[in-house]
Amino acid sequence: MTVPAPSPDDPPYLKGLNAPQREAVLTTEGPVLVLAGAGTGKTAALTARLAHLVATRRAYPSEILSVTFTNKAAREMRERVGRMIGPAVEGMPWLGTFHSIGARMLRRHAELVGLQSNFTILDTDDQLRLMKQVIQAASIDEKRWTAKQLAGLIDKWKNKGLTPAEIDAGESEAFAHGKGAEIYAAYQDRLRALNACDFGDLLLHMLTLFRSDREVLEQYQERFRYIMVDEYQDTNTSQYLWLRLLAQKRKNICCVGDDDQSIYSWRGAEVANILRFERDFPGAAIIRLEQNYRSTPHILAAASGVIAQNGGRLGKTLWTLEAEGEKIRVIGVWDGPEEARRVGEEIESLERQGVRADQVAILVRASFQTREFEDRFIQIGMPYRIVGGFRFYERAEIRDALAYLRLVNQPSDDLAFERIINVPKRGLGDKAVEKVHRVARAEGVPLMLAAAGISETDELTGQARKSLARFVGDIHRWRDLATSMSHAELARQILDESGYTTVLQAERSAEASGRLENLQELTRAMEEYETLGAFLEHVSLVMDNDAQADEAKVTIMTIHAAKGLEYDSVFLAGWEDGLFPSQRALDEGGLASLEEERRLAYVAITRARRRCYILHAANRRVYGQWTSSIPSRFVGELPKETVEEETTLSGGASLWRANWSERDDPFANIARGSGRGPGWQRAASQGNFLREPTRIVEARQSAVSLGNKGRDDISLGMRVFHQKFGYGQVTAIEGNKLEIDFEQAGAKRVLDSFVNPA
DNA sequence: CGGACGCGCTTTTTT
DNA sequence: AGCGCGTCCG
Repeated sequence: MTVPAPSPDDPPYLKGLNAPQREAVLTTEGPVLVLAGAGTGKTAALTARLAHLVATRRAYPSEILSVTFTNKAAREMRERVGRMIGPAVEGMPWLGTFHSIGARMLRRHAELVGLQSNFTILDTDDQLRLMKQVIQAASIDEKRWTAKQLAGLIDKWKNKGLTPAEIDAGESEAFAHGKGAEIYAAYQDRLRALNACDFGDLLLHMLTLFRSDREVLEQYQERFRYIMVDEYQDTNTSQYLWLRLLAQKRKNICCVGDDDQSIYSWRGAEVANILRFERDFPGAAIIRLEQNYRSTPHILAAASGVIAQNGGRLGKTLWTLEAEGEKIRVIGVWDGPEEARRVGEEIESLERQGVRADQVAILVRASFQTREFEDRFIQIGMPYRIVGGFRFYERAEIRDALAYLRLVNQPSDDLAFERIINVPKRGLGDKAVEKVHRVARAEGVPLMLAAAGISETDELTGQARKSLARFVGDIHRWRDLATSMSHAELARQILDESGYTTVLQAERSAEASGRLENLQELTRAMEEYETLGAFLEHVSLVMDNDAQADEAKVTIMTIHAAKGLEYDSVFLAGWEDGLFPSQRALDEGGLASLEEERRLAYVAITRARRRCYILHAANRRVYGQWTSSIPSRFVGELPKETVEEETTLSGGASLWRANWSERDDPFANIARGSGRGPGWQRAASQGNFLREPTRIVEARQSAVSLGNKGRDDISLGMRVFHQKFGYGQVTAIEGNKLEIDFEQAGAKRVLDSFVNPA
C-alpha cells in the first residue's frame, strides 16, 4: 500500500512521523498489523491514527473502538488524542481497557445473561471467598483442592473463552477428580445469584452474548467502523475471539504489538494471536516500526543479540541514528548485598555526572529482590521508590471501607456483608455469622435482610444480638443519610461511627497511621465522583496506584512493571541462572518458558536510553538459604562488542579481592550476617587458602572497628531523630551502627550519621 | 471470641 | 528467613 509523501500541508498530527509511522496512520481501511519494536514511537503512531480517523471524518469518535490493557495506557492515549483533536475526545466512550469496555457493554445487556445492569464487579478477594464457599458446598476436601487452585483454573478457562458447558472431561479432570466443570458451573450460579461478575466475566459474558444473539453482535459490528488494539501480543484467547467477532463485518482492525515483548503468557496471553494475524485477517497490511528513538546502538545491539536466540519470531531489526554511546557494563559481584552496594555507588557516581535520580531505574526479575536495595538505600540515605507491590485498592483497610460503602449502596451485597460483619471486631464470630447464613439460605433472602430479622428474635443472645441489631441499624441509618449528604462525607461518617477509625487510632503503630492516611486518601478520591455507584465502578475497574511522582527518586521495580517505561540509566540486577531465567522457567515449561524469560531480558535492556548495567552475584540468599550461582545464560548471549565486563571474583585472585573488599567495607559483614552457607563455603574452599572460622570472627570485629568511630554525642537510651523513621530510642550501639526502637517504624539498625539527638 | 503457636510456601500482575 | 494461614487453647 502506498501512502502520500510528506508535504507541507500535512495536518499537525502527521508532523514528525517517519515513513512507516505515516503508513500506519494512513492505512485506515482493512486489517493492519503494526509490529512496533521497543521505543519506536508506537503510541505516537497509534494516537495520530485515531486523530486522523476523526479529522478526516471517516468516523465519529463514538464509532471507534480502541482497547488497551491498562488504565494507564488508556489514560495516556486519551490525553494525547485530546491534544490532537480537542474536546471531541470526550465523545470517545469506547476508548478504554478490555475490561472497562466489556463492563460498559455488559451493563447495557445484563438481563440477556441473567444479571441486572447494576451488577457488582468482584475483586480477587471476593472471588476467592466465593470459591471457598462453592468448594465447601460441594463437600470437597478443601486441603486437597484449594480455592486458589480453583481460581487459577477458572481464570484460565475464562481466558480461553470457555463457559462451564464447554469444559471437556479432560479439562474438568484438573479439579477434584473431574468435578471441575461442575464446580465452575456452581460458581457461575452463585455469581448470578449475587448479581455479580468477576473480571473474566466482563468479557466472557459479552462473548457468549455475541455468539448467541446476532442482533446484539451486529449492533456493535455496525457501530465500530474502526477498531484499534494496543499491545496485541498480550491478548488472551477470549479477547481475541471478542475482537474477531467485532471486526468480522467491517474488517477495519488495526493491531499494534511486538511479539518480542510478550511477557504475560502466564496470565493467559497468547503470542500466537499476533503470530497468526495474517491468517486470521487475509490481506492484512503488515507495517514494521523499526527506527528506535530511545536507545544507543550498543543497547540496541545487546537487546537484539539476546532476542535473536529466540525462534518463531516475526522478526524486526531495530536501528537508530543515535551515536554509539557507552557499552553495556556487566558487573560480577560476590553476593546480593555487594550488588546493592555497587549499584548504590554507581548511582552516586551518575548523580555526580548530572544524571537525576528519577532517570535511574533498577529492574529485577522477582519482587523479593527489591529488599536488598531498600536496605542499602536506607542505609546510605538514597531516596527511592518501589513500584508495584500492593495496589491501593487492594489494601485491607480500603477493601473494608469499600465493603461498607457497597453494603450501603446495595444491601443485598452478601460478599460485602461477610467482609465487614465483624470488622472492626464487634463480637459477631463464626457462630453468629453462621446463623445469619442459615436463615438467609432458608428464606432465600440476602444476608442483610436475614440479619435484620434475627436481630429482632431471640436466636442470638446478649452481646451478639445487641451488636447485630446495632450493625443492621447503622447500615440503615447510613443508607438514609446517603440521600442527604455527599458520599465522601458519608464515608467519613461511616468510618467514624463503625469504630473503624477508632481502632486504628488506638493502635498507634506506623502501619495504623499509614492506613488512616490511606482511608483519608480514599474519601478524598470519592469527591471526584458524582455518585457512590460511579465511584464504586471506578474502584472495581480502575486500580490506579500512581498517585505521586514527587521528588527525584531512584525507581526500583520488576521488569514486568517496567514494560512501556524508559530511563536514562538502567540497572538490571540478579542476572543469574535460577533467578533470571527463573528456576521455575528452567524446570517447567520447557523452551517456551525460557523464550519468554528471554523476551523479558529484551524488555529489560530496551528500557535504557543511554546506560545499561547488568549485574550478577556469585552468592545469594534465596528463601533464607545461601545459594551460589553462575551468571545468567543471557549474559553470554550479549554480543561481546557491546559489553564491558568487570568482575570481582573469577578464580583465586579475585576471590582474594572479594575478601579484601569485604574488609574495606565496614558493612559487608553486618549486612551479610554470619554468612557462612553453602555458597560461602564452596567459594572459600575453592580458593588457595582455607578460611578458618576464626578469620571470620576477626573480620566481624574489624568490620566494626574499621568503620568510623561511633559518635560521642549519642548514647544508650537517648531519644534521637531519623529522617526516614522519625523519633526513637537507642537500644544498642555497635561502633557507628545503632539499634533504635522507633516510635513509628519499630526496631531498626541504622548508621549513626543519619540520626540526631532529639 | 480472641490470642498464641506452628506449618508451609515462596516469579512475574491487570483488570 | 519471613509471612500468612490454620489450628488449638484459654
